[in-house]
Amino acid sequence: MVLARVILGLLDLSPMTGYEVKRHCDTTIKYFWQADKAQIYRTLSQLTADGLAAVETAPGVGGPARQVHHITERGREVLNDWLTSKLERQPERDAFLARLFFSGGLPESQVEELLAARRADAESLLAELEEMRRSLPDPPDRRARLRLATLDYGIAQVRTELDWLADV
Amino acid sequence: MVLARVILGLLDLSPMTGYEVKRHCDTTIKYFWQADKAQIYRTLSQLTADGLAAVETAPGVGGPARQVHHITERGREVLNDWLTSKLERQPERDAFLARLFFSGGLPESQVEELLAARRADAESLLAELEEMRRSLPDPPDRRARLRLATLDYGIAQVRTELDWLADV
DNA sequence: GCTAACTAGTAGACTTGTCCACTACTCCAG
DNA sequence: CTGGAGTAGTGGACAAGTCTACTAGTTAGC
Repeated sequence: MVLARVILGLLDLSPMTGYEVKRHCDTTIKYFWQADKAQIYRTLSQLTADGLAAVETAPGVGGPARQVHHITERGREVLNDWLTSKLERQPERDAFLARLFFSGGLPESQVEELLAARRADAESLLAELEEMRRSLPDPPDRRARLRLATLDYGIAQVRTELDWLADV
Repeated sequence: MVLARVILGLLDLSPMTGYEVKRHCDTTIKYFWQADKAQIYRTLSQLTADGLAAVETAPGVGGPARQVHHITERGREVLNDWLTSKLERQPERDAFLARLFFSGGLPESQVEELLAARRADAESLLAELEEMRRSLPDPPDRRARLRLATLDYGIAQVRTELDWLADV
């Protein structure tokens, strides 16, 4: 599954605990990958069992002991395989579009409410993404450039959404 | 879950069999909702068990008997509740962005391959959506207008993606 | 001294979705 | 007259993800 690869990707950037993986899913990579805590820990032990990651228990600094996960050589191979393998578009699933599509029976005002709510959402998301963008280092290295690019993708999509909302 | 509402939405447009629901998921609503056949049939019987849909067995015209599902009054209520309830953005999960994000260790050429593959994908998707758009009735009624709008959303997003790809 | 917040991780039930194989009927082409 | 494509539906195993609740340590505020 993809979550396993995403976690490998994170571990490749730097060794970390499940807790830190979760934090990344809630912050840095939130705009393209979110995951449940329980699922993260389970995937992490799966990776360890498969020899793609290795654990080391470190004493906690101001807190409980930490199980730091490192990526292994095998893990790096698997990650690379994934990154270079053929990618097919995943099945689209957009609950907002679904609602809009089926809103034909609703009074005009309620459709507008739906759109207004979506606009508010999109605006706050845009603000968040732009804030994130500002916080990125200015003379970007290779990795940061890719990170910037994915972020720009998100920003562009939300902007398009706002334009579209204005049109409808 | 959302699939149940989507199916209710389809049944609200016209009564249909599980097979036809599946066909919609593969054609008309494919660009915002895809679903597995087995899941559709299971959801359909769940809807029936909950009294949101009712089944009527009709003789098959050139084929096996058809179990036509209708939406019930209760079903219509539930659908309306869903359409007007507060909507929160669902967790984003984009495997392509994930790959790109973690491609920092790859040689330049492979990143470009990834982008090229994505471009090809986006182009064929755009062609498909535009084809779909052309096939829509020209003097649109209310429902068709909404359908057009959701489709335009998809088209706009893919166009943005292509622009972004050209930029990167 | 108590409590809340943050860090760190575990356990189990449950839901949703996917995959695969199967039955069964009709029509059409070769 | 046989096989494939399209229609219509079922069953079971399994994978992936969610939700809730729990333990346990540290730090900081009241």
